[in-house]
Amino acid sequence: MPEVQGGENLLFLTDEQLRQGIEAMFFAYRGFTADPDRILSGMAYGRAHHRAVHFIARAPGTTVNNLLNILGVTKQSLNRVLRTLVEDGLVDSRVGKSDKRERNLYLTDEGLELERKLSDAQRARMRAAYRAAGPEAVSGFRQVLEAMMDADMRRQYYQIRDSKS
Amino acid sequence: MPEVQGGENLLFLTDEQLRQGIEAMFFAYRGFTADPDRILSGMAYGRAHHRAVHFIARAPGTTVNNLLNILGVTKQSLNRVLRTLVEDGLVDSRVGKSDKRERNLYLTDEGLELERKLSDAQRARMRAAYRAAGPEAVSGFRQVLEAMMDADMRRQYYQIRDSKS
DNA sequence: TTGGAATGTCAACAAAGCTGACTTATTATG
DNA sequence: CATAATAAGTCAGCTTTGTTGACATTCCAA
Repeated sequence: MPEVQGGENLLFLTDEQLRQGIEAMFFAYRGFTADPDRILSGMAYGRAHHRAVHFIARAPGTTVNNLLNILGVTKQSLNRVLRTLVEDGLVDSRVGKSDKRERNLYLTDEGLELERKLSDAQRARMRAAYRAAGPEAVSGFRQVLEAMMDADMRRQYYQIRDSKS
Repeated sequence: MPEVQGGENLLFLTDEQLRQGIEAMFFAYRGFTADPDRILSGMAYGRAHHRAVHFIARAPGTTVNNLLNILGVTKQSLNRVLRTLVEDGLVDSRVGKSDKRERNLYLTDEGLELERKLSDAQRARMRAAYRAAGPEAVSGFRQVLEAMMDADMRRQYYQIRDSKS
């Protein structure tokens, strides 16, 4: 029954449906960042620090260039964030072993502690949302998100994802 | 079989699964905003202008206070954006009819044109993602997003959503 | 050994958020 | 009616996080 299917798709993708998806994405992202933002607002850090700490925790020993590609910001912008994190003893920047131009980034114990605090909060919200929506919904959620990424971001995402578990 | 179900849920909500969801959300949001950002970078506007224009288009005649609640920023921050939009003739700010303290906001023809350009781009990406993932996935996507919102944001979202269609 | 890549740094700037204090209308209330 | 509260706007100043552009350093590789 290809005509019924076609009809469904047309009905399904009304501008109004798409608009609701757009607004859901907007409001949900606010919730998504709310808990880490609250934690960081007390300290001298912001969302940019969270992102850096997250991806260093995710791939210990990653290079600055690697991080730049993942975060999609300029090196000057990242450098400012990294500098404060290194100065404050949350991140350890070690000269590369094979290529000494590179810097390999690691979290210190203190950095790991902050990372845990932030990701605990963020995971708790994610867990609650997943529980409320159920397994099938989560599968759909992930499918749509992946389809929404730019191609090169999707590649990065798969790479990080598949390097673990 | 409640034990199998319980086992599935435990397996399902591993930290690794949650982490992938978090990263998917991060990368997808970049894609989500990429097209409007590109369009706006040419003009003297940014993401804040996009948001204002979007919600004025969504609820023509909305008040400044209303917009403040939806966007979750300070009036000073919104005012700066609104002022430029009014000066540039994209937004019309009319004194309230019943309550003259209020200002009712409307898009001008020029404002509608920009809004259409931005939302066309954003909807095109959304449509492509929805098509790629399929109807069931979209349903799950929406469910998880709604569960991820803060309670008061969810209320706002439902209110806007249900005022249309 | 020289060119280019990776990294870092300085300076200047912009967008977009924030706080706090204040004004001006207008409405609501005691 | 007088006063309090509300909606909106404004000024000043600050923070975070992004941007360009210019330049230095280090070091790998052809």
